[in-house]
Amino acid sequence: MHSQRGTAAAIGGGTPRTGEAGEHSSVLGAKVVLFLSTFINKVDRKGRVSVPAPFRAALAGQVFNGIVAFRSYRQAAIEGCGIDRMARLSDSIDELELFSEARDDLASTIFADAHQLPFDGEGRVILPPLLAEHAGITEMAAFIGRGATFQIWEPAAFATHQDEARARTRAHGATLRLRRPDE
Amino acid sequence: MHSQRGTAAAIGGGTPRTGEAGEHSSVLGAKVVLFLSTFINKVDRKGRVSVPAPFRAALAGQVFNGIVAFRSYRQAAIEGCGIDRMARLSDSIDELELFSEARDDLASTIFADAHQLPFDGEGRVILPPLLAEHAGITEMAAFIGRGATFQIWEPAAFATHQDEARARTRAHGATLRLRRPDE
DNA sequence: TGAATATCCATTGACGCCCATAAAAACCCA
DNA sequence: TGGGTTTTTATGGGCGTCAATGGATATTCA
Repeated sequence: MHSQRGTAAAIGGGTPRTGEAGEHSSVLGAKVVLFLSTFINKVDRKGRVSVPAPFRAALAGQVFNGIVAFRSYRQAAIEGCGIDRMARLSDSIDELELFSEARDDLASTIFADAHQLPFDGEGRVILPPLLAEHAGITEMAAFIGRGATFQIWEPAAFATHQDEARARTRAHGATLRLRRPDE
Repeated sequence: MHSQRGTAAAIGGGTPRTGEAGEHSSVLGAKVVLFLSTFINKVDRKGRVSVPAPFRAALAGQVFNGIVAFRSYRQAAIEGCGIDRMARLSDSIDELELFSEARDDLASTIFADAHQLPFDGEGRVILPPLLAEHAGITEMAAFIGRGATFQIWEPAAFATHQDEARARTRAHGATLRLRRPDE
């Protein structure tokens, strides 16, 4: 059984139609990557999981054909993104004070722990045991869109987390100033 | 039976007639999207609903040909908008402290729950069961224009809600300062 | 040579795409 | 201005395609 299909599509995927309207490109020419929605897929006995097609589409065209995954240090979840974002992260960390403790910690927490998981012919990846265990994933994996990145959770665990997050957000009223388009 | 037609038109739709009055465009060339009026359409047995033509027109030209929908936090309704708005949201959230709790909550509340619903050839979308249930939608769906966004309600539920909202507004007279065009 | 990894093939059900219809709105022309 | 014509929209339904999944086979490395 499939979770859902085509329910969501990601921006920037598909054929590289350069110059087309909407392909906001940064100075670096990076496409806008948007991970949305939740997809629950099965983990087979070999440890393989299908990455949702829309997510794959969002990642299409990046130098590395696959995803980058590392343990979330705040939650029982796996952080996921494309290789391009890792490059940006690297730049951001580069701006921290050289040899500072924070920089050091971030570097070892994120980069040392990051796994490059290549797609197989069907768009699946193999979840490294270390990551799967950290997230408590055994049977099913929930891919959670988070805008520029995504997470992978054990479905039930995420449901709980989402409820709590919803409650918190509603409580202290989501304060987020929406950026003006041209700003 | 059709609800109404052409009762309201949305700005920014149709052919890209650049420079025309009303199409305030930002630096990035984003068109102003305006959803107006109310349309009640039928949900067929496949779960498909026609998105009102004026709404489709307002969304024309965005990177993703369809709508983005997620559960409203406060009401038994579905929030809807175009993908461009979500991209802006993503940018806004990206500006929050990486790995902060607030950022985290927003991401799991908004993006995880957002569904990208692509138009079929006739301008219909499939309402995911989760969303339809949240709004109590079965037979009919009411599309409610809210300016930059729109909502989808179960028609009867919306009628009730609208009455209450009107009453509240009349009670403590809503005040709103109009933004200057150039501000 | 054995085990782990990667490539390939098969299945199935959901979803995207296509065509058909009716009615309403927009359009046109006398 | 009024009636007839064209266009658009909402809605139904059928069918082909692709994504998710399972398993078999080839390949690589220790």
